[in-house]
Amino acid sequence: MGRGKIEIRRIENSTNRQVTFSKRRNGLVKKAREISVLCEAQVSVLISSSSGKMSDFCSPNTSFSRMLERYQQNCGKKLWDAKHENLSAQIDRIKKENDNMQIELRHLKGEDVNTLNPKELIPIEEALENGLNGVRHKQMEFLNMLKKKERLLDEDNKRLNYILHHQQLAMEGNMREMDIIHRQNDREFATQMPMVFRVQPIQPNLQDN
Amino acid sequence: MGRGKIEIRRIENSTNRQVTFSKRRNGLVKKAREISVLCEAQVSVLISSSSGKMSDFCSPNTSFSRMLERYQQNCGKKLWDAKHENLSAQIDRIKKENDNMQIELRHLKGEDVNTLNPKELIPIEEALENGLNGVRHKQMEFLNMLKKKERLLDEDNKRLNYILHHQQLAMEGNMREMDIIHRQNDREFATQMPMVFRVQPIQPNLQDN
DNA sequence: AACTATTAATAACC
DNA sequence: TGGTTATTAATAGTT
Repeated sequence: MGRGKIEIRRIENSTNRQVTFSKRRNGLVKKAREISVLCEAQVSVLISSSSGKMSDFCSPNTSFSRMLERYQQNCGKKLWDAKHENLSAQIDRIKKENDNMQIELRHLKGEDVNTLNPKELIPIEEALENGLNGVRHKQMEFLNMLKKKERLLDEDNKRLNYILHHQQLAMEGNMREMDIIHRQNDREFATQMPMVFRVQPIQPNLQDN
Repeated sequence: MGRGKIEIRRIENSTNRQVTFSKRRNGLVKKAREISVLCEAQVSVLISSSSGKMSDFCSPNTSFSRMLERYQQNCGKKLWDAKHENLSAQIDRIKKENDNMQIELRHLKGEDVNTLNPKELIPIEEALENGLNGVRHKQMEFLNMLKKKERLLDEDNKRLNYILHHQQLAMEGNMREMDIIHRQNDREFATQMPMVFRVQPIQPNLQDN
């Protein structure tokens, strides 16, 4: 149908091919629309040119998704199921993993232990003992850390007390002299005095952790 | 194109509609094939009649899946993504569950315990103690069962020995008499004799478990 | 399912 | 791309 008959084979002339593509694409979509209206059919068409541009048609009363679903149900073929099944398989795998862990957890918690035989109990017991050892070891570490901290603080405390005591003694001596010599500088002296007592702890980097 | 012009609207006559559907369906597929060959286009067509029967066409050098993928990429539309996303969400949920269990398991096994603070260690310790109690309780049950079984077997053993002993005594008595009276029935007697020793255990239902 | 008069699609051209 | 037209292809109505 045209000025001449053509063979149905690749059109070599690129321009011609593109023109024909454009026209026939429109024709195809038109036909699709017509059959869907005339015959109450549901039609979906996807057309991709060799350059990658896409056109599509879908009957108004349906959608690509529904067409696909129908197609798969009717023809039993798999389309997007490749990815779909991949995901499903992944879910199954993870669920299985999940179940195994859940069983292990329950066993470790002493639940469902009646389903086990003596041989199966042994590794569980060992795991629990190991776990308990680990946890108690950690707790011991904490305890030791606290004790060490306490000891250091205690030492610091004694040191500070010692310094404080000596400073107070010195101060009392000074006070007596100063009181006699510079009784008129009372106020000034009082504001400078606190600096003398500034003492730093011996363990400045000791932190709560 | 036909004996008369027709409007593009639903064909009321059911038979006519079906015939037209059949003809135009073939036409549509033919056109699809033609454009795919002539223009190196990739085409997919799905046609579903009002009665639900499906036909399809897909260019030979591609597949529905690939066409769909292309379509989604090009047009940014979502098709089967509804289900896809649903599955993905499910995977995420299960993975999270999985991770939590894994962490719990590792903690119970005394691993990764350094990341915990003392307050977090306490419930874990308790769980481990409970678990160990449960497991050891079960082991104790097994042990008791074994002991009980042993005791019963022992009793049974004594009983059997007792019976055996008395039978042997009786037999020896008989033998002496029989030996004298029926010396010629030697062989026959010997074959019947084992029946006398058939004794049943007192605990027939005792099973290994 | 086959036929065919008629319309619709389109190849070549602009 | 879009329009024109000669020609082929599709198909509506019929058998």
